[in-house]
Amino acid sequence: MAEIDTRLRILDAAESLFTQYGLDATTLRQITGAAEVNLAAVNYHFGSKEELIREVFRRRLTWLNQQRLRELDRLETEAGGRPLKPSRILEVFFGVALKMAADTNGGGRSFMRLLGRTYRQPPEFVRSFFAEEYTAVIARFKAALIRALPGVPGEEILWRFHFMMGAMSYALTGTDALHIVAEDALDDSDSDALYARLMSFMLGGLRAPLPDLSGGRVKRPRISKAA
Amino acid sequence: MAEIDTRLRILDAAESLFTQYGLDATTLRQITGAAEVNLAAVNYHFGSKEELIREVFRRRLTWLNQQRLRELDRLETEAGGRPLKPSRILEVFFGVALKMAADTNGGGRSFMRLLGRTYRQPPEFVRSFFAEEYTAVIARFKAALIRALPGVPGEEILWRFHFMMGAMSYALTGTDALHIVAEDALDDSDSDALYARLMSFMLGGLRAPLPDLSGGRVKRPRISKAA
DNA sequence: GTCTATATCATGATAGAC
DNA sequence: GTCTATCATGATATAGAC
Repeated sequence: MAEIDTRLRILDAAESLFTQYGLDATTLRQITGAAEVNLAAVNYHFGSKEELIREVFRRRLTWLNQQRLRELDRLETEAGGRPLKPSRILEVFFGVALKMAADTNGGGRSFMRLLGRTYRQPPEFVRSFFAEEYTAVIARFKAALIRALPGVPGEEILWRFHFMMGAMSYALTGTDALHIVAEDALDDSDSDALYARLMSFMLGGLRAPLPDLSGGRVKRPRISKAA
Repeated sequence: MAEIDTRLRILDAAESLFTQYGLDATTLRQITGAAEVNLAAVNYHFGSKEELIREVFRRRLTWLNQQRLRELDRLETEAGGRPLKPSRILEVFFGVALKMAADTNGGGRSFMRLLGRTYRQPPEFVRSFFAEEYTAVIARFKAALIRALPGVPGEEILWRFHFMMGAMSYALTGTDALHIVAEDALDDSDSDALYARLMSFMLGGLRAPLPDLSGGRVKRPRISKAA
């Protein structure tokens, strides 16, 4: 039954199970069981569970971020030296992710759920790996946004980028949270509509008036002390 | 050493450890060790680890949502029958959370981190409990927002609420993700500034032009097939 | 490369003395 | 209510035959 694609079978099964049950809760027995592969094969091919996990992320994340850079390159080349529109920049960064998430067959949807879940709180042994994968990309998109929005300080752009990541994360992979908010009132299966909704929300946030950061009193609701 | 506050010591230690290591990864031995309490005390006072977890959430979450409803009641009473401003509504819902998150001493900060982390993907045995805690609150705030934004359909409001939860989640408890985006360029310790930034971003998103959901082609980047 | 069998360890839970 | 001691379970990892 097993050939050299054992390695691939393990990666696919692991990706799917990690998405369903989480990194910790998924056992090597589950993985090898689903992959119809022997338990010992994981340690033979990957050395350890941790290295398997890193490899699950590596094979897709590297590709994802390469696409982002490639698309941004193309846009900037087309534009000559002129700044891009903010909407185009967001469309590249988040559109690539949404597109992967819309791929129900190839496992892209599953992977994006896993990524969204892990990106936020990577276990120690993936954190540095994530940082390597992302820093170049973030830097490029930050620079493009700064040029696109001359009125907005770089610091503010990074914050808004962070908030947008949160919004995207909930949009793409927050199905459980969505059901708490919306019971069954919302349908997250139409990825085109979701993309449109998310884009207009993000653009609105990205171009919002700058916050008043004057040291003075910030408007906040007064909360009574009652227990 | 031990009295009847054993129960409290366990809850506090559990909250803190769950925040640091996650629900699964935290063991009862860690908890009872930190609480300086006997291992068997957890099962005596709570019956099981799962029940302990629910209790950790219950004691703070109930209070949090009660505050939200109370503040909203107050605003609506003050306004007579007139619709509230969207900004005031957001200030209540998110302001209460931010305020709790800013409480470094009483453990509020730790709890909000835990909540943000768990809300998104609750284990089965907390999901229904979360739903109970949230449905009434969401319904009230949704209604208020619908009245405040007559041009925006209820469905769109729920989506934007969902996106806002994502943004807040990253703002309040996404420190790890923030460092991936920003290396060390951003400081998330100034909670007043963070609140102001988050509010203007959210308001911009909430009031953004409605997305074009016409069945036609939605603008999306073309991704090349290259592997 | 693949398999069986097993070593080693840590977990949640509990029985029963105090 | 609190403690010690222990059980049953399931985990990762690996040794060694094929």
